[in-house]
Amino acid sequence: MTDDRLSQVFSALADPTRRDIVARLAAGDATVNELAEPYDVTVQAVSKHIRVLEDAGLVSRSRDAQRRPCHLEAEVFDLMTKWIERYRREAEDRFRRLDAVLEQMDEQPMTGGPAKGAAS
Amino acid sequence: MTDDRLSQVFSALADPTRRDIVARLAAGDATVNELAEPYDVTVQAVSKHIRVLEDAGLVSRSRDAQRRPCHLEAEVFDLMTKWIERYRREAEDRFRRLDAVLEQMDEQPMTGGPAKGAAS
DNA sequence: CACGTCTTCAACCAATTGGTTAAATACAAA
DNA sequence: TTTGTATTTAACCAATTGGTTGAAGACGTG
Repeated sequence: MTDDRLSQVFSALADPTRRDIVARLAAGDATVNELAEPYDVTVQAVSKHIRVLEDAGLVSRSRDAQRRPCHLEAEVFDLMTKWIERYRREAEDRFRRLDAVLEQMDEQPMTGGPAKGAAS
Repeated sequence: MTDDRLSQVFSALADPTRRDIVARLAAGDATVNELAEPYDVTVQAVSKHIRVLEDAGLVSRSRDAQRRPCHLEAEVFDLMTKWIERYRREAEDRFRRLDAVLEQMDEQPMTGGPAKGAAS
């Protein structure tokens, strides 16, 4: 199921600190300590946040001595945008159709068609 | 802060049931009972889910006798796509720049430039 | 009014989450 | 080998979450 992956990604980005980390990684790779510096939480807490981002596939890590540089994996973003765009388009199309129906009704109002349950 | 709104939206969509509800509302408005029918949880649980979507600004509701039809508010999607696209673009641009640097290095390798801290 | 239907509110529960401190691990340098 | 730095693991805590059951509101109909 890609479904669970979507949940992970949305959930990961639901946290402001995590979104901020992603934003900063978009500007360049960084180590855990570097990432932790601006926040007033412990480095362990940030380590956990990074773990969540990693599990969601948003971040990957390499090794440089005792450091673990974090790298943003932007491909996962596509998963979200695809989901979002699909339903936005669907909703917009429906809106357009409804608009057309209303226009139609304006020209030719209530000419004794089917009385109930016409729209699905 | 629009920041908190973003958290709400991402958090709301982090749940598969809630995403499914959004997907179905994209196809047309529906009441709480109609929405609850396919799931094997109580209608109260679904009512709570809808509340979360409503608080996030993803769903609005009208009144039709004792029914409360739910309507998808697709505009909020823009908030997410804007955030996502911004950082994806940023990451891609950075990648492109890095690529250019590597190409440059391939043509003119190590001509004794600055030794340390050149890249920011 | 009494009744049935649709929906929410209240109280509760188990699991998850975001944070903490303290201890362990991984590695470079002295 | 000891020391220092970067990071993770473990155990814990309070708050939140997704679910439950049971009762209450809101509203048309008999």
